[in-house]
Formats: sequence, structure tokens, C-alpha cells
Amino acid sequence: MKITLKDGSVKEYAQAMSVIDIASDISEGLARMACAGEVDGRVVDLRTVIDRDCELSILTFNDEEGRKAFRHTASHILAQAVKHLYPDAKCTIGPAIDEGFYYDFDMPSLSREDLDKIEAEMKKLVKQGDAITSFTLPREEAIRFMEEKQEPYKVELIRDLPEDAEISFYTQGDFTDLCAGPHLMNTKAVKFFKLTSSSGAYWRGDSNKKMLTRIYGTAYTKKADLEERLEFLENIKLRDHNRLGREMQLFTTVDVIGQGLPLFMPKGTKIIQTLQRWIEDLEDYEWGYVRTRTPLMAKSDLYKISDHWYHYKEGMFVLNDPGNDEADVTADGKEVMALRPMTCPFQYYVYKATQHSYRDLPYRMGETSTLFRNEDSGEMHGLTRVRQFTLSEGHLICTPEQIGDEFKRCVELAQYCLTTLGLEGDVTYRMSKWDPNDSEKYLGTAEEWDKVQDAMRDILNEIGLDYTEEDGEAAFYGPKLDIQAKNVYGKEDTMITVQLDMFLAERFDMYYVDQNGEKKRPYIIHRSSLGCYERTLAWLIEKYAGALPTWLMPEQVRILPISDKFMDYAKKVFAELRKADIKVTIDERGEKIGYKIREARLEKIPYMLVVGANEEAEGTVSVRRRGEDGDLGVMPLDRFIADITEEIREKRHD
RNA sequence: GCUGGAAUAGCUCAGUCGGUAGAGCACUUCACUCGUAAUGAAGGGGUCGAGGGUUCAAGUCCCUUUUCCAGCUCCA
Repeated sequence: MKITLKDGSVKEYAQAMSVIDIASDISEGLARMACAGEVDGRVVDLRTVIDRDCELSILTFNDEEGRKAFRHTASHILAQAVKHLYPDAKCTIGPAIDEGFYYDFDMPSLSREDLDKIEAEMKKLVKQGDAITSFTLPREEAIRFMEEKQEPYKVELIRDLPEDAEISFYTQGDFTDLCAGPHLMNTKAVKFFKLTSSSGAYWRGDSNKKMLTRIYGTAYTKKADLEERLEFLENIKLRDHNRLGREMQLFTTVDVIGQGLPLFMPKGTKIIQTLQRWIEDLEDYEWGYVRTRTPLMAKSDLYKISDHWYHYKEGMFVLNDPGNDEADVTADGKEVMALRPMTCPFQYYVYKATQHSYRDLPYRMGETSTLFRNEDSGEMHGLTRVRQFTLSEGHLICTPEQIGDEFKRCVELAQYCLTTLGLEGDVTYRMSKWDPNDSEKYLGTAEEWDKVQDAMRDILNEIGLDYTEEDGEAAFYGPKLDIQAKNVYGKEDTMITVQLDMFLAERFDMYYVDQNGEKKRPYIIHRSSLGCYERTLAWLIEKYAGALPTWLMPEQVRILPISDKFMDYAKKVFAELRKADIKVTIDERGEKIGYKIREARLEKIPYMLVVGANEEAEGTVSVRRRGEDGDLGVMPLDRFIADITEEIREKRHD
């Protein structure tokens, strides 16, 4: 059969070719430009392709859409299999997602063995190869239809659709599901799939609603793609910071200390210290910041002024909790305090402690700021979601005229930090706005929010950032620019944020004196340059699979003497490297050189210097570099020192 | 917080029907003084996460609890 694409090109398919092959072509971009085509002389909708029996198959001529139809169909096969094995299970929703699909059922939870059984049933259905057909019903009939099938969740979904909607259904064999499509035309196409896991998920993502059982799966048009995906899932475990970071002895956790409270071990501490010193000096000496050091806790009165007490108390650790919002002492007279969840009000009082002229602005305050947030017990994860963390935090107090330029400089600083660490390519930008339908959660009025959000949008457009906008992600006091990154599993977190604050200056009665000697309200920017050190470290570990750039490594060079006979020379080399301020150790153990190299490699030490008789005689070192097999050869010690010093100074990364 | 899984030596893990604890690596000691990913031998190390219960007997079964892991964002 021939398919004529809109651009006039013709693709010939052998009659016996299955939809899978065509789908594969599509996923390789063959028909990317097609939006309508002609099949065996018949003009067909762009969303159709031919399966081996020359039936129309709904599969879009577009990578993304094609994969979606494919996975969507896989999720229906899953639902059909579940209904066969568990007739009492109630179907809810089953969308295609980035790397596969899932389906939520109201049914008891499942073990891996159960998943294997379901998978086997799915294979049977695929082999059987039912045709997939669709039909529509008016809304009321659709509701009756699903009521008869005793699918209450489906009924609820249909009731949420517009009154006059024609509701579409798809049928395969003995299974019919409410679905907007698109789908393949036959279940036999979905040959390569795997059920990856099952877990709980709330109906409609609402924690007040019933917990359903979600089954995740992944499906591909080619066997090799499925295998590659399964292998990828295995491999990313090796980069996972939560596993690698513990294995490399960067951090640990302890039962009796508590959730979300990681302990940094000597190596992890050293890396964070290096990052922190870099950021503090960068901000203070190159970006015009002043440094503060403010308390980790305060009386509840402070948070009442900032309104955190009313908007954020759930997220705070309150000491001597009085049990109600208003009391500032407990029944037995103890002061109500809270650990700080952010530094804003503290730095505002630093600003307020002296009088400021417009000439002093912008006043840029930086603080390496340890914060405490009472996250829900199930939310903690490795180093990326913790209850105590340290942020490269800061607040800029500026005049209205300065706000645009200062905001841009904050974004620039964040980008400079990311570039230095080699992470700039992995981020996306999100403008986080308030939720107009939930204004209770925020300070101020719709007009005020519109105004400041428009101002932020103008700035972002001026910078030329590629960003998305999202409702309901703002801080309660203003909109944010969030710099987002995904971890190895594809889960997204905010790494860095720059925020506009239009309310707190007034609440804290902050002012500056303008040209005319009048008191004026300043504008405030909340920002971070590198985000929090814990999360950044996690990101670095995953980015570099533990082999961090040399300048960040707690041990940059390890000297490996061939035997103790060369210990004196090793110590000489050590002293020279120390003079150059290089983080160096000697492996003094009486082990064979091969053994010492193996250990240093496993520890991802950037450079290994082997020293023996030859090196001692000539004042050289034999250099081995992490990640490269064999040695780089012998070089004079001073040349090695010059090279590595340069690498560290430039903060080079691979 | 919710659903599910897990916790045994420093680490990774085995432990069958409920019958009294095991391996590899690591560690210590000794020998070897070695040229680019593991030298050999010997030895020490456990309230089986914590608390309670059932039982003649619990790492194993039951309850509670703590911590860790996955998911709860993708919306017919």
C-alpha cells in the first residue's frame, strides 16, 4: 500500500507490514511533516495509518502523539487484564505519561507477583489481537452506560463533562472504556511492554479522597527500545545521589536523629564547605553583597508581623506551641518561639538597624542561612527534601527604579553559578504565579498581584528567558522565578529562586530617604544564587555520577608510593602539593600498587600520583587521571602542580 | 499525612517448616616491599532497628513504633 504525505512524498509499505513497523517509522520522524495523507487512493485523516489488515488505525503522524496513542492503548489492555483477573476492581483513569502509562483502580494493593500475573494476562490479550473500535453516546446515555457497568468513577468523570458533550468510548473485545483517544486500531500492536511498579495514588490527586491502586507500565514499538528503557532504569540507580552519596560516605542518616535530617560526613562536609566559601566570596567581593548572620529562631511575634504565622505555621517547627495562633506565651508562661523557615524578616531587621538613603541602595544582603521546615513525613527524600537545610540566601532592598536591573542581575548570578558547575544546560525556568481562585493563601489583592506579575513578566521577556508560567506556585508574598531541574528519575525540583516581594516592606515598616528627604517604601527581592547546598550537592552527584569537578573534590590528589621505601619522596611530593594548596593525601598502606589504584579509582579521586624509584631519581610523578585507563605518563612535579592549579582555579568541569 | 515494600556484622546481602547466626568486602594482626583495577594467612566483630505479644522455643508468626525506599505532579 502507498501512503502519500502532504508534502507529496510517497511511502510504500509492504502489505504484510504491521502497525508496529509503521509506528516505528513514525517515531523515527518519517512522517513528521504529514498532516493529511492518501492511502491506497483513499484520502484519510492525518491521524490514521494502516495496520496489516488494511484497517484504519488511529495513530497520529507525529512522534509525540503516536507514542501517546500507543501507550494509551497499552493502558487499556492493562485495564482489560485487571478486569479479567479482578472483576471487582473499579476503573478510574489511565493516561499515557512521558515514558509509559499508568492506570488507577479502586482495588486492594498488589504485589510484584500480582503484577506478573496481570502482565501474563496482558500478553494473552495482545496475542489474541482484538480490534479497537470507538463510538459516542450523548452524556446522559453515557452515564447510564457506565452505571450499568458499575463503574462509579467513570460516572463521576462523565458528570464533570459539559452537558451537551458527545462522550466517546473505545471497545476492545469484552472491554469498553470511556476515553477521548487516540488509540491504535488493534491490541496486537502493543507487543513490547512491562509493568514496572504499583503504588497508591489518591483519586483526583486529592489526599482527602480515596487511595487507589496505581499500576505503572512502559511500552514501546520496538523490543530494543523497551530493553534500552529497562536497562536505563537499572543504570540510573547507580547515579542516584541518595544511594551514591551514602556509598561515597558523603552523608548518612540515623534513626534516632530523625527524618529529613542527614548527617554530613567528612567528605560531604568538605564539598559543601568548598561551595559555600566560593559563593560567599563571589557574592561579597564580585557582586556587591554584604553578609549577615542572624538567629535560627525567633519569638512568634516576628512571624506574626511577616504573616508567616498565619500562612506558613504548618511548615514551621514551633517551640512551646501554645495550641492556638494568638497566644504568645504558653499556659505556664513560656515564650512561644519557632525555628526559622526563611531568613527574610531577620535580614529586614538588619536593614532597619541603620537608616538608609537612596544613595545606599540597592542594599544587597547575603547569608548562608540554615533553615527548618516541617515537611510531611512522607515527603523527605535523600538530600533533596529535608527538614533542615542551608540556603545561599539573600534579600535586596532597592528603589522602584532599580528593581528591574537588580532582578536581572540576580538571574545572571544564578546563571553564572550554574554555568560554573556545568549545570546550566539542565534547567528550565518557571514563572510561579498566585492562584486567583485561592486568594486566601496569599497577601494582597488581585490588582496588586496582576501588577507585580506583569512587572516580572516584562523583566523576564527583556532578559529573553525561555520560561513557562504556572498558577498557584507563588510565595504568599509575591511571584517567583523558579529555576527547575530534574533528578535522574525525572522528578522536578526547584533549585534556585528569585522572588519579587511587594508586601513585606510595608509590614516591617522599612523605608529609605529619597532625594527630597522623604521616607519611601523600598522594593524587595528574595533570591538565591546557588539554591540550598544539600540539593545542589545531590544534583552534582547525579550529574557527574559522583566524579565531581576537581575543585570540589575533598581529596584532589592521592599519592601512591610503590612501597614504603619511597615514603620519604612521597612526603616531599605531598609537601609541595600542600604549598600549592592542593587537597592531597598519601596512601601509606603496605599494599600493592594495583590495589591502591583500584581503591583510589573507586573513590573517584581525580588524580593518582604513583611514585617509585624512577620518579624519586628524576623528581617526577607518574600521573593517572580518574576515568581514564592507564597512566598519562611521567611528568615533572612542578608541571603537574601548575596544571592542576590551573584546573582548580578555573573550576573546570568535564 | 496516605498506600505499598524494606530493616540481619562497618557495607552488600543469604538465612528453608519457628529449633538458638552465615558469606563476600571492610577491619585487626602477621608475612610479603611489590610499577598502574583486588598478595597470602590468621583473627575479632551481632540484644537480627526499638518495644510488646504468641510459643517449650521467635531473625522467622502477631501488634505497636522508628527509620529507609517507591509512589501519591502527568487527568476520560
